[in-house]
Order: sequence, then structure tokens, then C-alpha cells
Amino acid sequence: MITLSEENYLKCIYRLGQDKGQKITPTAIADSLGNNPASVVDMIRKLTEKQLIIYDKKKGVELTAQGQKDATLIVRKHRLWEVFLLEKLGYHWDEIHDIAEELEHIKDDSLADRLDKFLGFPEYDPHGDPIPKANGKMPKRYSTTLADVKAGGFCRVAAVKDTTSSFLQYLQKLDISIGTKIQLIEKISFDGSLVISINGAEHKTVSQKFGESLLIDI
Amino acid sequence: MITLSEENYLKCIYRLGQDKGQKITPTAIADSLGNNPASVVDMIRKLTEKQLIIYDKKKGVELTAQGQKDATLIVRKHRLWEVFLLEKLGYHWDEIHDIAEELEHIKDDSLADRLDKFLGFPEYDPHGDPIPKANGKMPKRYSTTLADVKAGGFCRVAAVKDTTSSFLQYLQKLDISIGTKIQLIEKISFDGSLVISINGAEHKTVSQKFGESLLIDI
DNA sequence: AATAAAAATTAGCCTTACCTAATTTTTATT
DNA sequence: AATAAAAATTAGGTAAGGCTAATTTTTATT
Ligand SMILES: [Mn+2]
Ligand SMILES: [Mn+2]
Ligand SMILES: [Mn+2]
Ligand SMILES: [Mn+2]
Repeated sequence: MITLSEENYLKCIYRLGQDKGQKITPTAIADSLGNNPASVVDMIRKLTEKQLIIYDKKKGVELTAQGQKDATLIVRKHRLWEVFLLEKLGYHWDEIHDIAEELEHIKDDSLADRLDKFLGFPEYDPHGDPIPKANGKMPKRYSTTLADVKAGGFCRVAAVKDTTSSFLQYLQKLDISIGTKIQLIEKISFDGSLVISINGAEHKTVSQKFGESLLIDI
Repeated sequence: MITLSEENYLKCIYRLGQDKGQKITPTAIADSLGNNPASVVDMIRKLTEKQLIIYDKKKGVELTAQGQKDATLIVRKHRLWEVFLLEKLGYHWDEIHDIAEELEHIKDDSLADRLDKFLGFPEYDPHGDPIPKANGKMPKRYSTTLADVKAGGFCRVAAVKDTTSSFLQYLQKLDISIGTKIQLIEKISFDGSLVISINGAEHKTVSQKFGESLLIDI
């Protein structure tokens, strides 16, 4: 049996693994979970014993096939529950993540598949993140950010890279959601600020950090 | 903050309190949860400190007003989730209890009310147990059992007193569910066995234990 | 009232999952 | 290569929530 903490570590390692090429170190995991590196070292030992990860000083932490499978299922459940909370229970964008953080740990062999069917097999969660399929396959994940768009270019908001309440509430205030059309008017070379037009409305300026947190489809 | 274990103890004490007149002792709680009485004594200390229960050697364990409120909310969530699992995800009668046992602990202020609304404010869970209302009120709970019916009498199955898979699967085999009409043909005085007719079908014999596990409406 | 049985409590121990502080190892920088 | 800084690890500790075994208290039975 896999515990709730072990599941959270697996999910964290899985997420860190998305930034390809980056080695997953104990400190990276500690930072990501807000835990102490010493605690991470303890858990690395446990997950290694359970054969869910392999830890090599040179290569860092890597998920085994089983670890990958377990992590993917947790992510699948997390994202499906987010769709449920938003679409069926009427929660807002910025309220669902924390609840899904708990729901993702509910254990039942057929739960994810039943939920998936009930929701109509959604491909993306409300933040635009791809929902792993029952077979482990994953819909395309967007990687271009608003900051990558060249001046004058148009794009469509595909996903958010940051799911904090503060970012999501800011987006709401700016009237931006998944699917919104944005034109990048100008890049300020001084600090990377971006002048944009949201759905053709008047020009607004946002920070570089903002631009890098918004994933888009060109 | 109230922990998962504390919640399970509160719910257990709440349930034991339904059998009115019965004093709630550490051993009763231990038996009900499958824990050791020593562990129960530890938890009684913790819940007393948190002012969720009062323990008096003479009167046994009793919920405080706050304890009662907390326990009722857990029961409300448990039963609402059971309705969701059965009606929306298509689980069977005997599969939902264990999953709801986990779901009942998901913490969010508006979750129970949103789920209640989404499900159409159901009054009873799939086992016929009343779902506490948002205001704490409780629909009528059935207390007469099939074993209390007099020979020749008709009744309607209102709830199950036992939610074990073995009982629920047996009911399924007998084609009995909530709402089924039963006529009690005869009581065998030797061992309390009951001869019944289910929905007017041919006579069948069930045990006294069976009769005492089925709550009915006359 | 004396005794036996049952219930409750205490003492001491275990595991999980965290922590801080100290130490060792690795990586960068001069 | 020497040194400083950063990262990783070890050592030792805590709180929650269990356990068993021993002891004390309460309740029943003679
Ligand atoms: Mn989680
Ligand atoms: Mn999401
Ligand atoms: Mn529970
Ligand atoms: Mn039920």
C-alpha cells in the first residue's frame, strides 16, 4: 500500500520531470513540497525500497515504470476531479486545486474511469492541463508562453502554468480564461513587460513573469 | 483542525448514540472501530481537550454541541457521496460505503451544500439512511424491522440496518431493494425464521437475523 | 462481604512523517 | 590546487495514532 505522503512525493517527482533535461535533486523536491531536505532524503529511501523511484547521484531521482504509472494515475484523478468541481459543483477556477489535492488520493480501482466517463472524457482540466487517458496516453501539452510570442502576433490562451489563487484571480480580473484571444502589441525591452490586447480590447501592460505563466496556442 | 482519526471517532460515537439509552463506553467504541481499548482511552483524552466530547464514568461518552455538529456534517457528507457514487458513477449498492468512508473526510466549507444541490437535495442515501439537512435537521428514520411485522402483514423496504457486502449482495440475489413490497406470510416460532413473499412472488424463508436487519415502513 | 470477571487505565513501545542541527560530500570560484 | 559555498546526508527528536502487557478499578456472582 502506498501512503498519502508517498503519493504526494511521486506526483511531485513526476511534475519536476516534466521540465525535461533538469536533474531532480533532493533540494528541488524539498523546495517544491515545502519540506526539509532531510525529510526528502528519508522519503527517497522509502520510495527506492518500494521500487517506485531510482536515485543516482549523477542522474538524480527518476521514476521507475511502476512509479510513473502510479504518478500518472494520481495526476489523472486530480485533473478529473477538478473538472467535476468546476463543471458539476460550480466552483471557481481558483478554488478547485486545493480540493482536488485531497480528492486525488481517494482509492478505488474503477473510480478514475467512472469519473472520466461521467464527465464525458474531457481532454484538459480547467487550467488547460492535459488529463492522462486510462491507457496512460496524454493529450498534447502546450509549452509556448505568451512571453514567446513575437510583437504583433496573435494567440489563444491554452493553459496556465501557475495555479495559485493570486494568479487565477488576476486573470479573472483581466477577463482572461482558457480560449481567450490575445494580441501581443509590444515587448518592452527594459524589463520584458508585455503590452497586450485582450479579445481586441484596449491595450494593457503585464509583467514578464505574467507572460511566462500563460501557456498559449498560436 | 480536526484529524481524520478524530473524525472517525466522532462519527462512531455519533452512531453509537443512535441506540438511545445505551451508555457509550470505551469498549463499545473499541469494538465498533476495531481498535484497542487503550487507544480509545488516548483518543477520549484528546477529544475531551478539544471540547468535542464529555466523558463521565457514570454517563459514558457524550458529544458536546460542537461534537454533535461536526459528527452530523461527516455523516451528511458520507451519505451525499454515497448517493453520488450510486446515481452518477453507477456503482452498486455494496461498493459505495467504503469509498464514501474516504470521501466524507474531504474538507471544504461549501462542498456538502454544493453536492446536496447537485444531487437534488436527496432525503435518504442508497441504504435508506436519512441525510442530515444543511441546518442539521434529519428526515424521519425508520426503526421497525421486518421481524416486527405480524404474520399476514404487508410492508415496504425502507432501509437496511446492516451495510455489509454480504448482506447487500444477498438482498440483491433475493431481488430486494429500497421500496420493495414484502408480505410476511409466517413466523416460525422455533427459530424466528420468516416466510415472506417478495413483490407477490413465491414464498421464501429467511432467518430472524435477516428480518432484524431490514428496516420497513408499514 | 468475598471473590471472580470484566472494563478501564497506565506504562512502555512502534511506525510514519515530519523537524533542527551537525557533518560530510560535491560543486564553484579564485 | 585551495578554498568557499552549496547540497546532501546523518543523528537525534517530536507528535499522531496505533499496539501489547500489566495494573487498577468497577461490576457481578456466589
Ligand atoms: Mn495531494
Ligand atoms: Mn489543474
Ligand atoms: Mn471515515
Ligand atoms: Mn449508507
